[in-house]
Amino acid sequence: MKPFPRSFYERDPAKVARELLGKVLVHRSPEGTTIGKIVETEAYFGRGDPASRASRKRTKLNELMWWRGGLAFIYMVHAKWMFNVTVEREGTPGAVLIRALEPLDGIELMKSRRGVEDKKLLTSGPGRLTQAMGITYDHHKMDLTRSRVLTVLDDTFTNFKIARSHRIGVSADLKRKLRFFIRGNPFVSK
DNA sequence: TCCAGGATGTTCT
DNA sequence: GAACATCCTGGAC
Repeated sequence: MKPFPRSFYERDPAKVARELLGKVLVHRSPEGTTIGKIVETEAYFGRGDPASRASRKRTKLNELMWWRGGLAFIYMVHAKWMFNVTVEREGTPGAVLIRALEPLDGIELMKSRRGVEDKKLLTSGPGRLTQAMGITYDHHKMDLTRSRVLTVLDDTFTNFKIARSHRIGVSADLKRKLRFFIRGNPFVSK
Protein backbone atom coordinates (compact mmCIF):
# COMPACT_ATOMS: atom_id res chain seq x y z
CA MET A 1 0.00 0.00 0.00
CA LYS A 2 1.34 3.41 -0.92
CA PRO A 3 -0.04 6.97 -1.18
CA PHE A 4 -1.67 8.04 -4.42
CA PRO A 5 0.40 10.28 -6.70
CA ARG A 6 -0.82 13.78 -7.45
CA SER A 7 -2.04 12.67 -10.88
CA PHE A 8 -4.76 10.64 -9.14
CA TYR A 9 -6.23 13.82 -7.63
CA GLU A 10 -5.75 16.21 -10.53
CA ARG A 11 -8.81 14.98 -12.42
CA ASP A 12 -12.58 15.50 -12.55
CA PRO A 13 -14.09 15.75 -9.02
CA ALA A 14 -16.82 13.16 -9.68
CA LYS A 15 -14.26 10.69 -11.00
CA VAL A 16 -11.98 11.13 -7.99
CA ALA A 17 -14.93 10.95 -5.55
CA ARG A 18 -16.03 7.66 -7.08
CA GLU A 19 -12.54 6.15 -7.11
CA LEU A 20 -11.81 7.12 -3.50
CA LEU A 21 -14.44 4.62 -2.34
CA GLY A 22 -12.77 1.56 -0.82
CA LYS A 23 -9.48 3.41 -0.28
CA VAL A 24 -7.90 3.82 3.16
CA LEU A 25 -7.45 7.03 5.18
CA VAL A 26 -4.62 6.97 7.74
CA HIS A 27 -3.91 9.50 10.50
CA ARG A 28 -0.75 9.01 12.57
CA SER A 29 -1.17 11.27 15.60
CA PRO A 30 0.83 11.50 18.86
CA GLU A 31 -2.01 9.67 20.62
CA GLY A 32 -1.97 6.79 18.15
CA THR A 33 -2.87 5.77 14.64
CA THR A 34 -6.43 5.60 13.32
CA ILE A 35 -7.35 4.00 10.00
CA GLY A 36 -10.64 3.92 8.11
CA LYS A 37 -11.96 2.73 4.77
CA ILE A 38 -13.70 5.45 2.73
CA VAL A 39 -17.33 4.43 2.13
CA GLU A 40 -19.06 7.71 1.20
CA THR A 41 -17.92 10.83 -0.72
CA GLU A 42 -19.31 13.90 -2.48
CA ALA A 43 -17.88 15.86 -5.42
CA TYR A 44 -17.82 19.66 -5.51
CA PHE A 45 -17.03 21.82 -8.52
CA GLY A 46 -16.26 25.51 -8.87
CA ARG A 47 -18.14 27.98 -10.98
CA GLY A 48 -21.70 26.91 -11.74
CA ASP A 49 -22.00 24.61 -8.71
CA PRO A 50 -24.30 26.48 -6.28
CA ALA A 51 -23.48 24.11 -3.41
CA SER A 52 -19.74 24.64 -3.72
CA ARG A 53 -17.77 27.02 -1.59
CA ALA A 54 -15.84 27.89 -4.76
CA SER A 55 -19.00 29.24 -6.45
CA ARG A 56 -18.59 32.29 -4.26
CA LYS A 57 -15.78 34.80 -4.15
CA ARG A 58 -12.31 33.46 -3.53
CA THR A 59 -11.37 34.09 0.13
CA LYS A 60 -8.80 32.90 2.62
CA LEU A 61 -11.23 30.18 3.69
CA ASN A 62 -12.02 28.61 0.32
CA GLU A 63 -8.89 29.37 -1.72
CA LEU A 64 -7.53 25.85 -1.34
CA MET A 65 -10.16 24.72 -3.85
CA TRP A 66 -8.11 26.55 -6.51
CA TRP A 67 -4.83 24.97 -5.41
CA ARG A 68 -3.26 21.80 -6.78
CA GLY A 69 -4.88 18.42 -6.09
CA GLY A 70 -4.12 16.13 -3.17
CA LEU A 71 -4.24 18.65 -0.31
CA ALA A 72 -6.35 18.43 2.86
CA PHE A 73 -9.03 21.15 2.68
CA ILE A 74 -10.69 21.67 6.04
CA TYR A 75 -13.45 24.00 7.19
CA MET A 76 -16.10 24.14 9.86
CA VAL A 77 -19.85 23.73 9.47
CA HIS A 78 -22.24 23.72 12.43
CA ALA A 79 -19.32 23.57 14.82
CA LYS A 80 -17.95 20.43 13.13
CA TRP A 81 -14.79 20.05 11.05
CA MET A 82 -15.27 18.83 7.48
CA PHE A 83 -12.47 16.93 5.75
CA ASN A 84 -12.08 17.39 1.98
CA VAL A 85 -9.35 16.61 -0.52
CA THR A 86 -8.56 19.16 -3.22
CA VAL A 87 -8.85 17.87 -6.78
CA GLU A 88 -8.18 19.29 -10.26
CA ARG A 89 -5.03 21.12 -11.27
CA GLU A 90 -3.92 24.44 -9.82
CA GLY A 91 -6.25 27.20 -11.05
CA THR A 92 -9.30 24.94 -11.49
CA PRO A 93 -11.42 24.72 -8.32
CA GLY A 94 -12.64 21.34 -7.07
CA ALA A 95 -12.85 19.19 -3.94
CA VAL A 96 -14.13 15.87 -2.67
CA LEU A 97 -15.83 15.73 0.74
CA ILE A 98 -15.21 12.54 2.72
CA ARG A 99 -18.60 11.84 4.33
CA ALA A 100 -18.13 8.45 6.03
CA LEU A 101 -15.53 5.81 6.90
CA GLU A 102 -15.61 2.22 8.06
CA PRO A 103 -13.30 2.00 11.12
CA LEU A 104 -10.40 -0.43 10.51
CA ASP A 105 -7.82 0.30 13.21
CA GLY A 106 -7.38 2.49 16.29
CA ILE A 107 -10.99 1.84 17.24
CA GLU A 108 -10.42 2.28 20.99
CA LEU A 109 -8.86 5.70 20.31
CA MET A 110 -11.83 6.62 18.09
CA LYS A 111 -14.22 5.63 20.88
CA SER A 112 -12.46 7.78 23.43
CA ARG A 113 -12.29 10.78 21.07
CA ARG A 114 -15.98 10.44 20.24
CA GLY A 115 -17.13 9.54 23.73
CA VAL A 116 -19.31 6.71 22.45
CA GLU A 117 -18.99 2.91 22.44
CA ASP A 118 -21.22 2.10 19.47
CA LYS A 119 -18.91 1.38 16.50
CA LYS A 120 -21.63 2.50 14.08
CA LEU A 121 -21.56 6.02 15.55
CA LEU A 122 -17.80 6.53 15.27
CA THR A 123 -17.30 7.61 11.66
CA SER A 124 -20.71 7.51 9.90
CA GLY A 125 -20.90 11.22 9.04
CA PRO A 126 -18.52 14.00 8.00
CA GLY A 127 -18.41 15.64 11.44
CA ARG A 128 -18.18 12.32 13.24
CA LEU A 129 -15.25 10.99 11.25
CA THR A 130 -13.09 14.09 11.77
CA GLN A 131 -13.66 13.84 15.51
CA ALA A 132 -12.92 10.10 15.57
CA MET A 133 -9.80 10.49 13.42
CA GLY A 134 -8.59 13.58 15.31
CA ILE A 135 -8.61 15.73 12.16
CA THR A 136 -8.77 19.50 12.78
CA TYR A 137 -7.80 22.75 11.08
CA ASP A 138 -4.20 21.89 12.05
CA HIS A 139 -4.25 19.55 9.04
CA HIS A 140 -5.43 22.23 6.60
CA LYS A 141 -3.16 22.40 3.51
CA MET A 142 -1.43 19.13 4.41
CA ASP A 143 -0.22 17.31 1.28
CA LEU A 144 -1.76 13.82 1.28
CA THR A 145 0.63 12.63 -1.43
CA ARG A 146 3.69 13.32 0.75
CA SER A 147 2.66 13.53 4.41
CA ARG A 148 3.39 10.65 6.75
CA VAL A 149 0.85 12.03 9.23
CA LEU A 150 -2.27 12.12 7.07
CA THR A 151 -2.57 10.18 3.84
CA VAL A 152 -4.82 8.08 1.61
CA LEU A 153 -3.48 4.68 0.62
CA ASP A 154 -4.33 2.58 -2.36
CA ASP A 155 -5.79 -0.76 -1.33
CA THR A 156 -7.48 -3.84 -2.59
CA PHE A 157 -11.06 -3.27 -1.43
CA THR A 158 -12.75 -3.83 -4.75
CA ASN A 159 -15.53 -6.24 -3.89
CA PHE A 160 -18.40 -3.77 -3.62
CA LYS A 161 -21.07 -2.01 -5.65
CA ILE A 162 -21.23 1.77 -5.94
CA ALA A 163 -24.50 3.65 -5.54
CA ARG A 164 -25.09 7.35 -6.03
CA SER A 165 -27.57 10.02 -4.95
CA HIS A 166 -27.93 13.76 -4.68
CA ARG A 167 -25.69 15.52 -2.21
CA ILE A 168 -26.85 15.84 1.38
CA GLY A 169 -27.57 19.02 3.30
CA VAL A 170 -27.13 21.43 0.38
CA SER A 171 -29.84 24.00 -0.28
CA ALA A 172 -29.29 24.16 -4.05
CA ASP A 173 -27.95 21.13 -5.89
CA LEU A 174 -27.04 20.32 -9.48
CA LYS A 175 -29.00 17.86 -11.59
CA ARG A 176 -26.09 15.43 -11.54
CA LYS A 177 -25.93 12.97 -8.67
CA LEU A 178 -22.63 13.73 -6.97
CA ARG A 179 -22.79 11.65 -3.79
CA PHE A 180 -21.14 8.24 -4.06
CA PHE A 181 -21.31 5.44 -1.51
CA ILE A 182 -20.70 1.74 -1.10
CA ARG A 183 -24.04 0.01 -1.43
CA GLY A 184 -25.11 -1.78 1.74
CA ASN A 185 -22.18 -0.64 3.86
CA PRO A 186 -23.48 -0.05 7.41
CA PHE A 187 -21.21 2.96 7.98
CA VAL A 188 -22.74 5.10 5.22
CA SER A 189 -24.27 8.18 6.89
CA LYS A 190 -27.85 7.83 5.63
C1' DT B 1 -17.72 44.27 18.46
C1' DC B 2 -21.88 41.96 16.88
C1' DC B 3 -24.39 38.52 14.58
C1' DA B 4 -26.46 35.44 10.98
C1' DG B 5 -25.56 31.37 8.79
C1' DG B 6 -23.84 26.93 7.73
C1' DA B 7 -21.67 20.51 2.79
C1' DT B 8 -24.10 18.56 11.00
C1' DG B 9 -25.28 15.64 15.04
C1' DT B 10 -28.24 14.25 18.69
C1' DT B 11 -32.35 13.58 20.79
C1' DC B 12 -36.79 13.70 20.85
C1' DT B 13 -41.76 12.03 18.94
C1' DG C 1 -38.78 13.30 10.51
C1' DA C 2 -38.40 17.43 13.03
C1' DA C 3 -36.57 20.46 16.62
C1' DC C 4 -32.54 22.42 18.58
C1' DA C 5 -27.71 22.62 20.34
C1' DT C 6 -23.45 23.88 18.67
C1' DC C 7 -19.48 27.59 17.63
C1' DC C 8 -16.39 29.57 14.19
C1' DT C 9 -16.06 32.88 10.44
C1' DG C 10 -16.29 37.08 7.83
C1' DG C 11 -18.96 40.82 6.68
C1' DA C 12 -21.77 44.36 8.59
C1' DC C 13 -21.82 47.96 11.58
